[in-house]
Amino acid sequence: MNILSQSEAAGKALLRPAAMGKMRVFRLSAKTMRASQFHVATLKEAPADAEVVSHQLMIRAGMIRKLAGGIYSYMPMGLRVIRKIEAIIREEMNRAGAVELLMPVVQPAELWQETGRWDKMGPEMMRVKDRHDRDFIIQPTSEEVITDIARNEIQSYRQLPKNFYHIQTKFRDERRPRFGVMRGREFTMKDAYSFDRDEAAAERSYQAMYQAYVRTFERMGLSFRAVRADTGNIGGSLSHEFQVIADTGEDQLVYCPDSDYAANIELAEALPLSVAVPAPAEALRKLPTPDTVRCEDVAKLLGLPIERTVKSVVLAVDTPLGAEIWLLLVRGDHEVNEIKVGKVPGLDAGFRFASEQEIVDHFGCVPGYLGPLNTKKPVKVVADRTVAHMADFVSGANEAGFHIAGISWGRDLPEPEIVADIRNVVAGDPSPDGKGKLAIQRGIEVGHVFFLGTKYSEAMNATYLDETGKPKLMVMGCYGIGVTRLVGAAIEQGHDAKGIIFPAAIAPFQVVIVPMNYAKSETVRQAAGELLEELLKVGIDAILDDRDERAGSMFADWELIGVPHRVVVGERGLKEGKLEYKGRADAEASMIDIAEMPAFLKRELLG
RNA sequence: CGGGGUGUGGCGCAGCCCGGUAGCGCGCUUGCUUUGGGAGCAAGAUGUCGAGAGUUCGAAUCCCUCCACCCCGACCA
Repeated sequence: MNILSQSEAAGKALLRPAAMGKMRVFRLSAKTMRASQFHVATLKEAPADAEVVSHQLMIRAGMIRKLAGGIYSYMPMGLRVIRKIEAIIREEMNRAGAVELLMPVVQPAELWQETGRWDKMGPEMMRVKDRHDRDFIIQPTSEEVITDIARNEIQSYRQLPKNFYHIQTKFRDERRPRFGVMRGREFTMKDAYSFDRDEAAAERSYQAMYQAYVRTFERMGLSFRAVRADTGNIGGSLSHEFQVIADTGEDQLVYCPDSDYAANIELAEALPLSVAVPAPAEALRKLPTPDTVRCEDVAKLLGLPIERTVKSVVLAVDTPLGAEIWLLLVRGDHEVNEIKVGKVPGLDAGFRFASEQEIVDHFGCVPGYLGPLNTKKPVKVVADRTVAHMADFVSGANEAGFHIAGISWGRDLPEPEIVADIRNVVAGDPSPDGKGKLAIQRGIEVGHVFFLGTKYSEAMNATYLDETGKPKLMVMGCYGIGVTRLVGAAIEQGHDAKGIIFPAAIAPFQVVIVPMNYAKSETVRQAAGELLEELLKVGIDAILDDRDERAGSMFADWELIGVPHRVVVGERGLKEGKLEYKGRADAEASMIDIAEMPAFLKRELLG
């Protein structure tokens, strides 16, 4: 038998049962909607290496199992959540006019060499060789491949705009994978890429994706915020992150309660806190501050507010002529923002923290007592805007165990060469749009939209012919959603002492039927079975717990898993024609007529 | 990549300092009882003690090398 006829025969065999009618298919699926057939694998204790709640709960609920650092198997319970998230994303992407395709996980090095990212990407990008010793990568993202597709497929302006997306496995060899699914090495991402004839059209594509993301996350029942973001390595000019609000988030979101300003702290501009520089009022004086290194402690020791101190951070820029040393000055209670520092002219080509040796060479003093006054060798000084507007401030004396107070610009040292915004904003700072004060909350980045421009189309010569027959570069955008990270984010946002509280839209099951005395009571068994069929029939995603476990352990399992609606079938209630209903977040259960239950649940799921 | 820590049954841990042939809880199996909030009793099964090399009559325990994992160190969906 040749291969063709073999697969033909197999195809027929597979087709036949389905062709026999819907009942068979229906029963088959109803069967897996029973807990004894499905895989319920809860754990009382979480593995010791699970740090954050979402990680602990996902493992305890049997949704993921670790295979290696940052690499997880998605177990049946977890996969259902992922599939539901993917379904919502697909619907909203399609609605927004994007077209799904699927690009390979393994990609040839040549494409990445074409854009220069083969060299630019660090060890985070996984590189592999095939048997012919040719270089490949495991995709961390797909700009190169999609641009290659676009330049081959799109010749005319008539084919634009176009937006391709796929939902695919990504691999990033994170320096430090952690938090389970929130920062894994292997993960699933939806990435979309738009191609337009010019900037104006590309901006419309960007807006369409932005709106699609808003709809997507709203449908998932998440509380989130879209914030302006830094464009980072991917490049481009316009960018927003979609952040799920959670105290455990890694990102800090800056927003203005009185306006619609919102930005990642990496980007949020810190306005000068005062316009005028106060006149010097104090005399310069050197004060002993033994073993007092942190600004907070110096202020306390000297009996001054911390706002009068200035913190020194020393950077080095490697040049062909050797390392150039820079001194950054921020107010004692402020933090240096490295993204902003990286935009300062002279530091924008890359910088690092200076070594202790370099510091001693230039300041004649060990870190802890550094300052702009009396440096051993000249250094380039960058003052934060706030610092530039200070007078009578305190900084290190460049002598171990001493600080200098009463320093004022112009009088004691020259005005700083460079004044720039190099600090993180803090709550209470004025909003950059002038409409109030800033507030800060934490978030988990689950989506990111970028306006790319022609960065990739230029590098890879992706052009189309316009109406006049002239070749023009396609203008691109790219748009990502972290599918697997969304599961973690949803759990960080929705959980209590008992376990996960999933929004119904992405819960592994919408309703769980928990029968009492399943094995012994024929009436319960029948009522529970009928209810399951009823619910499945009206399109409710329900599961029947037919494991005949003790009530307490079934309740505990489903509360841990986070199924939003629970129906208890017991002889007591059945005698009165009623079933017990309880929402996952409800304090009390209520009794509902049996006949009413499907309609009742439908309403609950819609509401 | 640097600093710190941990590897003992499916999960959580004790034992290691002071070498003497592996133990507890959960889970699992069987039986009886129990049955609306993670049951009780009884009987069981499950370990290359992360890997390799060494010291020793004898190594989970001491020495060396390696590996994996976790935490802390701000290039990301």
